[in-house]
This record gives sequence, C-alpha cells and structure tokens, in this order.
Amino acid sequence: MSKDERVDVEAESGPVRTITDLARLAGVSAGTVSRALAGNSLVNVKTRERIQHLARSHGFQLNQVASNLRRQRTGVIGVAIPLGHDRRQQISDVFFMTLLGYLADELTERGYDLMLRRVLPDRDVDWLDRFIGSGMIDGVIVIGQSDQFERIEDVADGYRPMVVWGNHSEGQRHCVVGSDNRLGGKLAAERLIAGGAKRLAFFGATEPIEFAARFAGASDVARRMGVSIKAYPTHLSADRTAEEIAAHLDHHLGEFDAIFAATDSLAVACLKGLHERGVRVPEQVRLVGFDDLPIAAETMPPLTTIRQDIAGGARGLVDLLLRRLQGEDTESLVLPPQLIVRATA
Amino acid sequence: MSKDERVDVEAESGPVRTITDLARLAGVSAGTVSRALAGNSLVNVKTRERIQHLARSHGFQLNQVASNLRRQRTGVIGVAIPLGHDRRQQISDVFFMTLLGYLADELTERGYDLMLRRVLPDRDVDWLDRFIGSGMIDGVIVIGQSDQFERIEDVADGYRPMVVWGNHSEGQRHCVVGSDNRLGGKLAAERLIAGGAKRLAFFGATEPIEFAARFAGASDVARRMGVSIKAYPTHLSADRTAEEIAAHLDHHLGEFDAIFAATDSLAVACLKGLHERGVRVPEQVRLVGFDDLPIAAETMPPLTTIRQDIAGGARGLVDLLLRRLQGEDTESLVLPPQLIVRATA
DNA sequence: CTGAAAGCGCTAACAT
DNA sequence: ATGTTAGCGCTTTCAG
Repeated sequence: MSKDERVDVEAESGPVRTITDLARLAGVSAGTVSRALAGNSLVNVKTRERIQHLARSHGFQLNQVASNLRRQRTGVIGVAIPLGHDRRQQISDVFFMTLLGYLADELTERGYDLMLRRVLPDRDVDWLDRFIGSGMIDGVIVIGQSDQFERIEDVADGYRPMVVWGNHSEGQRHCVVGSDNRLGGKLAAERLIAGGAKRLAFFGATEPIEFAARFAGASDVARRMGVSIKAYPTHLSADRTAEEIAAHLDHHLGEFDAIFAATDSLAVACLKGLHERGVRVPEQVRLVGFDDLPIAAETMPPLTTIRQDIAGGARGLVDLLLRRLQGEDTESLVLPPQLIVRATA
Repeated sequence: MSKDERVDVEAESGPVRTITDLARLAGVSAGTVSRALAGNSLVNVKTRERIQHLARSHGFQLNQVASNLRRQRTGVIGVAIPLGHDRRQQISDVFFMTLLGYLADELTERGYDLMLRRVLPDRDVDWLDRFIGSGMIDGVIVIGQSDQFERIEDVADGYRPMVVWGNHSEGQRHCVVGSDNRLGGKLAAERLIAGGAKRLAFFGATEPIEFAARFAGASDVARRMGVSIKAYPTHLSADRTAEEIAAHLDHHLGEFDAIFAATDSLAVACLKGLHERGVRVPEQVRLVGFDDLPIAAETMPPLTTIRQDIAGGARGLVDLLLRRLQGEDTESLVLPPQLIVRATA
C-alpha cells in the first residue's frame, strides 16, 4: 500500500491512532482488535484478516508504551557501559564498540530492542539500580566491569536478568561472559619466550581486572620459565597512551626484548614507536597484542595477537540473558582466546 | 543508605514499588507523592523532603513506562542504522561506531536515553515508520542514508523530530548533518596533484551517496587541472575489501601515481598492499584517506587524510534534533572537512 | 468467537 | 498545599 493510497483512505475516516479508532472503523470492540493484531487464533479468521488489512491500510502502529505498561514487559534490553577509570574513553573503544555492534545484531535477531546507556559511576552511584528499576528494560547487559565489580555483585543476587561482559573470578555471583584473560596472557608470553625473549615488558593499564588477568597470566609463564617481566603502565584513553608509550620507549628501551601489549590498539602504537626509533620488529623486539581487531591484520608487519571471539561473546551474552529471562539459572561462560601468529612475534 | 539499611526499613512495611505504596506509607495521596518526586514547588517543603527521603530509603524507582504513557513523551531518542548496500557491515564500521559513541555521550548529557536499532531496509520496508510510530521514542537520528534517501525524504514532511547523518543534496527535505564530502574530495585531489600526481585513482564504493560526492569533488579538481582520475570500486565490508584492493593493485598498479581512498580503513589496506608489492609511499604512489580515525596517526608512514569532525557532528545532530523537538524548523548543517597532512601525500 | 470491564502505574486537571 | 478523579492506550480476564 503506497503512501498516497493511505492518505485517501484516511480522508474518509480521520486519523486512526489507537486501537479504539480501529475498532470503531471495523465495527468491533477494542479487545477484538487487540487479539486480531496479536494473531490470536481465538478470533475468527475472516475478521482477523479484515482488521489486519484495515490496520495496514491506515498505517496503524500499536502504541508500544501502552502495551508495555499493560504487559509488564518491554522487549527492550538495556546495555550499560560503565566508564570508571577513564571517563569518556571506553565508549569509543574499538573493542567495546565492535562488541556493541554484534550485540545489536544478535538482539535484533531475537526480536529485542537495545537501549544504550553510558554511565559515569562516580557521578551516579546508583547507575545500575536506576537502569534496572526504570521499568523500561526487561534485562541488562553490562559491557565491562570497569571498577564496578562490587556494585555489580551487590545487584546480582536480587536481579536475575543480568549478564556482564568481563573477567571471571573464582566464586563471583554475577553471570559473566568473557575471554579467559589469564590464558590469553599465558599464550602471549609463551609465544614471546618461544621466540627467544628473555625480558618481557607488559604495556597497558593494570587496574582494570581484565588487563590485570592478562598480566598475571603472562607473569605465571615468565616465572615458570625463569624470564623477567615488568609492567609499563599506561592509561586507557587513546590520546594519552601515545605519549606514554613514547616515554616508556625513550627511557626503558634497553630493558626488554619483547612486548606484550594489553590491547591491539596499544600494540599498534608500540609498533609505530618502535619503528620511529629504528627498532626492528620482531628481530630486536618481539610484539604480541590482544583482541585481534581488524587493524591487526593491516599493520606492517602484521600483528601477532591473541584473538577474542567478539561475535561469539555477543551471542553468549544474549543467549544467557534470554535464558535468564526464562527463569533459568545460568553459569558464566568463559571463552578460550586464540593465538594468531602473524609477523611480529 | 546502605543496602542493609534498606532491607531493614522494608522489613517493617513490605516492598514499596508504586507511588501508591509510597503514598500510603507517607500518609498522603499518590498525587502528592508524584508532585514531591517531581520537585514540584507547589508541595510543602517539609512533606516534599519527607517523601523524597522515604523514597530513597526504600530504593523506590518511578516506573518510567507508566510515566511515559501518561506524559506522552519518553525521554528516549531512537538511533537507526540502516544497512542497505552491504548487510552486516556498517554496524561495525569504525566511523559509524565512533559517531554513535559521541552521540551516546551527547544525548546522556542532555538527559536523553538512546535506543539503538539496526535495520535491514530490504527485509523491512517500513523500518522508519515503525520506529517512529512505536511511541517509544521522542525523536529519531538516522546514521547514514545508505540507499534509503527516498524513504527518508518521504517521512520527513510528516515527522519533524528527525535528523540524519549523511550527505546534503540540493533541495532535499530532510534535515541532515554531515561533512561537505564534495569539498573533502576536492581537498584530497588538490593535495595529491600539488605533490605532482598526474593520474589519480579513487578506491572505494561509489554508490553510497557520501562516497559518490567525494569522488565527484575529486573529479572536479582533476578535470580542471587536466589530470586523469579513475574509480576502482570496492565493496564496503572489511573482509572483501582487502582482496579487492589486492586485485586492483595487481592488475592496475601502473595506471596511477596517486590514490584517494574513500575511507581511512581503505587507505590502511591500500598502504599495506602497496608496501607488500614494494611500492614506496609517497614516493611512487601518493595516498590520501578520509575520516581521520585514530588509526590514521598510527600507520607507517602516518596517513595524510581528510578529517571529519565526528564530535562536532554528534553535537550538531543532537542540537538540531532537540531544537526540532521544541518545534523549531532547522536547516541542515554542513561541516567543513579538513586536510590533515601527515606523510603519505 | 466476541464484548464489557478492569486496570498496568503514573500525571494533571480540577476541586477544595 | 493536598486530595480526588479521569484518563494515557493497551491487554486480558470474565461473561456470554
């Protein structure tokens, strides 16, 4: 039905915005219209089709808000991105944004809408309760624990339909999906050491729990293999890291023969810094990243890195959440990271 | 108020979920509670504070859905990302995702929530009407016109609170915010030609209207300067472009001495392809990208590119939308792109 | 198979 | 300054 036809039809009857308008037009009750539009089989096939056709020809749209209120469910999943350590940054973080894209795909596929909320926990202590209590969402996915691990734990017992992307810790109460960061760190260190590295450097922030686990995994291996490892801390926000990495390279270049970067973004910056200082990769300094973002395959030389299964993670998050919405009590899902060997280590 | 205190208080009175519960507890009417929580000055200061304190101590949250239905506004802005030419791709497109991040920031700042909807126009012809008509959003921002220019135009007359990120065309009816892509193309071509280029290549898709404008801008300059230009088409999805670019380079390397890549992502892939074939940049082939994504500064050599003001774009989108929500009738906003000279041209 | 009626939880006249 | 009342638009018993 074209727009023009619709206008013609409306001219005869005035706008039809509510189910009651439609009912009057069809000569039935609002209840019947509601049932007809819902495809309820109780209603006579002929009237059902008549009503559905009428609805379409008038461009009628069900008011979701009213429907939501009545049914006490919204078909909307909240996605919260807490920005703890470094304000502003993470929301433009390539990894999180990619995950968000896949989440949007996955939720759409399953018939849910996505409400995105960026959150500054220091300004708004009650961010999670407020999101949950708003009545606007059926469940919530939290992307990244940031420094809010405890607050999430507090909520987890009283609110089931919540799943979190992040790191899994022994005995935690909230349902989490995420890579085995410790194993990822292990794989990275093993690769570097197998290539002959004797003094490892870890570049990246170490407070975020995921990154701490990556460092810990690498440290385990280093200790076991009798190799030294030292963390060279950076912040998370892209603009600052470049300088910080440059400073580390300027002052400590002789101290290591291999770098494990906490993320591919950091690794790319390292690669550039090394190149600018005439350091050959991997001959003089080996380098492994983390994430396997698309950019990892496009650097020169292409980046050896630890792949996180982002699409799989998104699928897992949605899967578990929907099962929790059914009342099931789900375990956490730990995804195995994978070493992707390219040319930097 | 800690969680434990809250539990204590609740133990005395049962759960307090609705405004009516709270009213009973406070010994006033629901109306007064509603006013008190809204900070309405009509209500007595003492009772107002008493009610607010009571609400906090019971962890009371207003049901937004009910509120929305009654007030006929939701405080939610819809953000639609139509995926026309290349399914799946754009939602993970770095540029769009970055824009989305800034939009989330900007909307949050202004007190709005963001409902994200990824949309496949070929499967769902009515995507825009359905989003608008759902009653769940007060206004809509469309990120990218994709191949939906006409549909957006159709809707624009009947629905005011809509702003679109994309390309501005003479005489169009929908309010759009976007870079002057034609000017961007012009700047790119000028830079290349000033460096001595005689035969330009344009790498990228040419159907999307933004990209077509970039190519057109470059073509204008080429024609005026007596320089040749030819488009080497690619698709949008990241996985296919790499091969396509490789194929172009293998078959047509001698045909050009400069590349204008439609996006930085493409430019990075070009850079890699050229490097692998032993072609020096910029000595043998000059290269200019588009967007100025963070990665542009991190390539080797760093990428000369045309910057789009993403943050400014997001601010503009939200600004115009909110003014439209006030009933104002806003003009489109065309942002000037800026040549960022680094080392590839 | 359909209609009538109650009500989701909140807000905003309108009253006092 | 507060209470009362009538809905917002829809869904779902409960009757018939």
